[in-house]
Amino acid sequence: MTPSRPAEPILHVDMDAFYASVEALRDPALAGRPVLVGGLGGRGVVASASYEARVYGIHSAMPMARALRLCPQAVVVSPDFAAYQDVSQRLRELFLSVTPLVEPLSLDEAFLDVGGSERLFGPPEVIGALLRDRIRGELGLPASVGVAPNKHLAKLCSGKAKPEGLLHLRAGEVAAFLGRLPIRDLWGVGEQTAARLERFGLRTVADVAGTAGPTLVRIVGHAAAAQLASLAVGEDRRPVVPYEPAKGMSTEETFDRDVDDPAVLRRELLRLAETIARRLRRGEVAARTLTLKIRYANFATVTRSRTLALPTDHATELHAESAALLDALRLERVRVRLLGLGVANLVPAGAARQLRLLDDDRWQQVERAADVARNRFGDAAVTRAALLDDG
DNA sequence: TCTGGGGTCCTCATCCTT
DNA sequence: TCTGAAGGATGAGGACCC
Repeated sequence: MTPSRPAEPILHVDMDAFYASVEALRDPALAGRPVLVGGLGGRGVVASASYEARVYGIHSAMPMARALRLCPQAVVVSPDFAAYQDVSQRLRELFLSVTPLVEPLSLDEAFLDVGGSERLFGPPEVIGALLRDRIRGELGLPASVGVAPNKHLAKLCSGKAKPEGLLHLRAGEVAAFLGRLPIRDLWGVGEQTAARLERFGLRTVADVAGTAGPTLVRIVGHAAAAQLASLAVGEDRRPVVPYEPAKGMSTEETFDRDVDDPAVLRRELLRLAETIARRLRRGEVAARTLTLKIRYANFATVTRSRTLALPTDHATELHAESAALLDALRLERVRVRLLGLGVANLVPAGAARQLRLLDDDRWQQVERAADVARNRFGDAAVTRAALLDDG
């Protein structure tokens, strides 16, 4: 006999003001105060704001300078991603103690399918409350939980439950719950899409649900229309997928001041290539496609990409290829605000090495030796001469 | 107001092959 | 040999998410 599945087996667990909460845990003097985690430089933005800071209208992605004008007494803390990663790992272990079906969405939130955990831990809403209490008890942090028939609804519920609440949406309550929500609550509807929908008089989820398919396609295109139509009536067939290999990786840097010196740009590109190459090797993958990203002083952004004949995880090669893309732009002292480098089309490193058997490059050996030294003595142990400060 | 960093996915155009 | 259609790969840009 097949055991029956509960009608609302999906949990979405979302930490409240995650980075700010972790910082308050590390420094109890911050507890109860407006805390902003984010870049301290002139161009930084807020990555996380405590609830005490949100009272002033501050939200994440807001320029730090503006946030401080709204709340001058706020404490600004520089983000420490290693610490957040550490907490995230412990959070994950906690999730895995109730179900193997855990799909992390980011450091601070995850979907859990607890459809098979009922006999051990009780119904989903009981498991949700148990997790929230254990996160508070064992990690000292606040979390909110959504319990619903599918992922999209569970995520909406955790959002409505904040801070530190739990919302259980029963299958029979979906239509009434969704109908009143603004379109911005639908997954995939950001500022642009919302504006487009509003031009056609669509303001609520119920409006979208009542719109004919062909009309939606005309407004937002095929893929988005199909997704919107399903989500608006509470349908979401996506399963909880425990592990998905990364499809790409990237790193970018916004300069404190715009840069117009080609030599500086090339040197920064080498630094980015080093970072990406090390992450590729750590992940035991190699990349075939690389993308150079430039943001000019006026915020206009261009990308240029190139697909290589053979996948690589070598900084020297990534740098040479991306520098060629940079040269092809003929910037001629144009002021650059941001430089980025990304890779995609990832393949397992073993397969990449087989493809490159005849390609015995000494730099490969040098970079691997550098990895060994960095792993043993720290990141600062090995640096290219070209990246050392001149002064 | 003045916009970070790391990702994913979609659309559209172009080129190449069949 | 030429032509056109179809489809895949690639490149660029944009929207969205946390």
